[in-house]
Amino acid sequence: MKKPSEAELEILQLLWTQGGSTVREINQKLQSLRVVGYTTTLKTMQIMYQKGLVKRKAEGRGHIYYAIANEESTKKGLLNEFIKATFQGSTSKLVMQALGGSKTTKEELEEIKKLINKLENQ
Amino acid sequence: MKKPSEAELEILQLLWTQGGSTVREINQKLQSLRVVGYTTTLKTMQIMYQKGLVKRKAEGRGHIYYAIANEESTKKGLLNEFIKATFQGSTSKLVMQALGGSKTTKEELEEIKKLINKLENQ
DNA sequence: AATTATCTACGAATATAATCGTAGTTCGTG
DNA sequence: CACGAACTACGATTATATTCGTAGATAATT
Repeated sequence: MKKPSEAELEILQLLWTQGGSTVREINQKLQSLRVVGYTTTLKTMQIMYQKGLVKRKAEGRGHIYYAIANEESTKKGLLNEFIKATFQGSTSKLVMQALGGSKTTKEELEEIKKLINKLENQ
Repeated sequence: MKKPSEAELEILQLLWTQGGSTVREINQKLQSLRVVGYTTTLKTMQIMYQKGLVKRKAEGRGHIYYAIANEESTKKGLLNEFIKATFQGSTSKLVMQALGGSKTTKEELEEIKKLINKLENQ
């Protein structure tokens, strides 16, 4: 599975949370964040179709698009690449950097600690 | 400060750990990982110079190059961008994903837990 | 002094991403 | 049926990244 570009990832995020969507629906969601033409979004989604990042189903005049890869495995892949390129492959370096100097809430920290305890008792 | 590309980041990592280096030294380190021509490395470092990512000092025939931005702040910037694009800005989502399904050692987990405790008692 | 090695500078080629205009098709409405 | 709206397909443009060849200058070697 090919790695999505930034614009493609943005669209994938919408498809993951919204489910199957038309180009118009995706374009409207993007429009609420920034200026982007309809044909730009269309073209990007067509390229994603070529790459095998999305599938689509004919529906009336147009198509409904669906993400193919699931959210978790895609993000895991992106994260691993990022860790390799930026933190020499060290997950703990990444985590230390992410937690230090960030505005993580107490609740989130608790949740992470729970996860660590679970991992340690395995 | 402009964001470094992947190839540029690879060179920055070498400059951070090795300190001031010539193009030839950097190219040799890169050569040990993959095939890359001398002029490719030179051109990349010249572009980094134009972008203000590195400074250089004339030395004999050539130059010695130095990273300008420090390692921590550069990585912090890259990490924040990544979290924004991939985890909707949620640091804890990133950390949960990084820790779950990774081969982090017990020692690393302990270290992270210590950091969390420190953050919570602030 | 001539040759070889080591640098820099410059430009060109290639690839990928991102953006959008135009043309053509299909469908619903007056 | 004719018109306009909503789609798709296609191609062009622009920007950035990556790679490397060539030319020219300078230093070291024979």
